[in-house]
Amino acid sequence: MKYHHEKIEAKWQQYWAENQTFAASNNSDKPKYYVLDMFPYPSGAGLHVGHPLGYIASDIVARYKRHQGFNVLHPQGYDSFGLPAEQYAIQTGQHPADTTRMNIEGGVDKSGNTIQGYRNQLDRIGFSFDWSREVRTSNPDYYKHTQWIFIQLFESWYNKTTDKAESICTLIQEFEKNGNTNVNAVCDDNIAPFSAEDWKSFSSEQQQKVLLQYRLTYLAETEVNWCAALGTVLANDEIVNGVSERGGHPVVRKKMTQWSMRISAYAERLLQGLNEIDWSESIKESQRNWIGKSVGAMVSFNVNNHDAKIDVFTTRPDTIFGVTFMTLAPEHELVAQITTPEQKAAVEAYVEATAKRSERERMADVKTISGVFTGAYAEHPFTKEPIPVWIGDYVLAGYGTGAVMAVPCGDERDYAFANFFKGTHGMPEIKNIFNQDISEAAYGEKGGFELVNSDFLNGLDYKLGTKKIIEELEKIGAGNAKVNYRLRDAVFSRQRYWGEPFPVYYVNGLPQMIDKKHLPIVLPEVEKYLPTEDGQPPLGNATVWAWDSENNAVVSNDLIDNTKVFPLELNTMPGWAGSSWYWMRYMDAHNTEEFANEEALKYWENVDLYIGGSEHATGHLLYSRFWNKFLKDRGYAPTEEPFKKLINQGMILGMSAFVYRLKLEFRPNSKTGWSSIVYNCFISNEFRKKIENNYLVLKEINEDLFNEIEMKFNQEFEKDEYSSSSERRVSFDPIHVDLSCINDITNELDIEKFKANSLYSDYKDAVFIKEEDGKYIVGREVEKMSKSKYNVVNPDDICNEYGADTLRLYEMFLGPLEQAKPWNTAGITGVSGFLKKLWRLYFDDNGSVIVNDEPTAEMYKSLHKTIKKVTEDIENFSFNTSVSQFMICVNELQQLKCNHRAILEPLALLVSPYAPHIAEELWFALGHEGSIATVAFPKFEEKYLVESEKEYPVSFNGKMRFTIKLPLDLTKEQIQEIVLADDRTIAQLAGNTPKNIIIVPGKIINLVG
RNA sequence: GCGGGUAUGGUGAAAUUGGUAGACACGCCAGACUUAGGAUCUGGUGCCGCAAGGUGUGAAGGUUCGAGUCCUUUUACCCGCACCA
Repeated sequence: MKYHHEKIEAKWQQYWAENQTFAASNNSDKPKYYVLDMFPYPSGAGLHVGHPLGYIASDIVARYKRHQGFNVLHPQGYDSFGLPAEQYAIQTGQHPADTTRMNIEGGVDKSGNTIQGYRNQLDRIGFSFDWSREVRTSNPDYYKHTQWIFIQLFESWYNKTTDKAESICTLIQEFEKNGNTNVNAVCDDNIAPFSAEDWKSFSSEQQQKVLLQYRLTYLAETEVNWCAALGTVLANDEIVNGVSERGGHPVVRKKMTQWSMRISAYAERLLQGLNEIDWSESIKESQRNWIGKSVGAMVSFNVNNHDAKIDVFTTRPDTIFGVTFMTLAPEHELVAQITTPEQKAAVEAYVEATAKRSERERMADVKTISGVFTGAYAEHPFTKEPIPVWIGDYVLAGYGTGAVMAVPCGDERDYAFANFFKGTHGMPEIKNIFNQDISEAAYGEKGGFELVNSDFLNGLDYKLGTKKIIEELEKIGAGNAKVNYRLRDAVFSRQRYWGEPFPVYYVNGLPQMIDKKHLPIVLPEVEKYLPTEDGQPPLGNATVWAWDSENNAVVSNDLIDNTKVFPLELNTMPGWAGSSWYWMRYMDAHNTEEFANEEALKYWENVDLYIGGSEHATGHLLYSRFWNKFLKDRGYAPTEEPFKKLINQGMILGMSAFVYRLKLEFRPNSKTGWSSIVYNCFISNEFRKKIENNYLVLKEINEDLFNEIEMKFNQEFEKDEYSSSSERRVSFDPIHVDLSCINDITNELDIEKFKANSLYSDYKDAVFIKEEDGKYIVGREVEKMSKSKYNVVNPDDICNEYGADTLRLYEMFLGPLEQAKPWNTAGITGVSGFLKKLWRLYFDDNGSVIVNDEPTAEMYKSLHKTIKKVTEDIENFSFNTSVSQFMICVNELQQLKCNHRAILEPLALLVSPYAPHIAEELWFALGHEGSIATVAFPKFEEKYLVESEKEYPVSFNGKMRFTIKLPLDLTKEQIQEIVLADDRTIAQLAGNTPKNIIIVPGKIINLVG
């Protein structure tokens, strides 16, 4: 009986679906285990073999845990709001909801292309997902709760005293009692103080404005990253190297009124929480970097002749007597106010020039020092000496207060700035407050010095100096200790269509939340998905997008009267809104009242194992932790951290294939540049390598072509003046070839298929120079797997040809889960052959060959070695070595001609997490009813591995010379006696007596001479 | 610049945590069965060498009876952050 993966896999996939084999129960006596994958964005391109890698790993763990007796929650869903669907909608006019649904469920799109659909592709791989809990973030019954969470954030403030988020009601109570003077909140800067009486005298509108400064999500005019090409603002984590993460479009700073999330309130808890969770050091480090905690002090400097003061944050308050000048960011709000008339022109010119430069330009050129003296002087808080105030673009408006106290003797940048402007108006001599030489460079160390020229700090070091200066600053009211974070509040508005609408309408420009009982506020229909002509977001195109506050319904814009009917918010939420809480929705996915019921949340707690890509290090993973902590504070989330253990699967890279088009390059004399003619001729890879170095080789390979080329060259040279310095060479244009046109294993190009492919219609008449064996061989290179590189391998194709179990095993076999590795279909025959061998242990040509005889000790040993290894491997997420162990075991059992039930039954169970279909079929063939999924995993028993003998390696001076088999119960003395008497030992020693003999029983024997 | 990570055959990679380096595969070589092979099976395969033997885990030192593994220095590549005060 042969192994037919297609029948077996279809059969069991159907069985699992019909029997709801993997549906998790919210009521179970078993311990819970929650394994989660980062849910995918369902793109139209479909899955390639890189996508399922993490899903296979998590599925192995999920299936293993079921065998171990856990109640396993292993859900899957879709992060289905997002930019690509909207861009596609703009291009094709199709509703994003329609294309999104098709990308998930499959079908035929408007242009007649068949879309497989994520769900169909995933189903073929045999995942044990509980699909009954599927979520889609773009479904109103899901985003209803996203809107609800937004409202909760709006109705909360962060109390630093209790160190948690609280209902805004507690803040209002405090205002009513004591005003805001005692309030210790994370809030906007520079809130005007008010008393209880003041508060009560405020109008409702004034009160709302005040509260907005405290809410955890707030509407404020802030500097945002505006991406004109995408027509939207972007969060900091959506910008990479100064351009948009999606599309690489330029981004500029712009002031806009936007919703923001006060994530900065959670900076310290987000940082501390990292110590509690089992994540990779690199991701934790990324988050630590992103949060960017620095400990130091705030210091205030009064500005001479102005009623103004400059607040600076510094990590080195101990160097305060070394302040030589101050620098403000050009955008700093005080710049215009303090600049003297004489300096006005220069300052304005500089500010304007800086504003024109994009973020990217500023980042690209960090070496150029530039700045202007404002003419103003600040006053040193202790010496009262005047300190010149400069502006310079090395100071960033977005960090700290956008101002620095420049201490050139202790800071490289201040040092460079001071030296650059040395001797110019407003730049004094550098003050040195260290007992160190600073003639060549600043002394930036925090140790190894004593403070000098520093009044009461003299003689102190960094630590004592810092402590002392903070005390003194506090005494005179000029500063205090301060912890600063790089983490900024996150912009939460997007000028896009395909996202969650805000449950918000505006009365007199002030935002009002719609009551939760009227949720969801469903995304309105629009004619087109582009911004409106007057620059409003796409929702500005909606005609039915106003809130009737009396009837609590979305109504036509015509009815807006601003007394009962008000305009609704036109922005939508960013992509991370829906993904920042979805793991909790899976716990109770069908709840229509709450995002999840309390009992379900309490039962499942949080995610035990989370697997996904490291690209979400500072986006999704940070926002999710933030929302989780917030929901915990407000009594909704069960735990402080959402994901206990995190594993980042590595990227699977593609093996791009190339054909090489010949290009003739020449220049009549060395003064001109190279000219080239593309030649419609493709050279096979091996010849290409030879020819690239010296094209004369071509003469041996194909003389006709060579002559033709020489003629072409000569023709070209005849056109110009033929000089003695003329040069000629050939090069090659590598052209990506679609993998469907090649044999992935032999790398042979199917020339007919290539010519027939519409992608390559330009090359229909091309000449192909093949290898000596008559084959055209393509070149291969490792690149990121992507549609545009034509190197995508579709898991469906692998499933068709080799089966899902083979695909699963092979993806695991490729290497350690967390490592990036290239996909090479050629290697798959190894695991494919393994499954066939495994099958043949159970069946011969006529059917089952299972016997109930007692297996031999060797068979037991092979099995238990495997039980031990596989159990350890799964616990350590080392799946590649498990597959190797399976191969070793099956090879051994084949040698032993093992067909014993007592071995083969546990073996099927061992394989089951990895290759579930074949395991089910083998289990069935062994005569069992039902699924193997929850049958107890085999237990390792030491007794089967106990050995009586050991093949000892015998080394001389650490070099292994021979092995000797000895009983394990020998004493060191007995071993020494036997080894020294051995002929081979005598030969090695050649008459010498060893100085030392190291014997580690059960391990090694080493003779030292 | 700071931080994290990686480095082992022609290739993907193992190595019980200091104890026989290269398991398991791919590829390659030889053979068997075959009209055929991108099928199946057998044997071989780090490098140099006919062999004995030598040599070998990015490089250089060190600790140790013994180092891929521990320590010091260093190089290359990948990732994150970056005029962060």
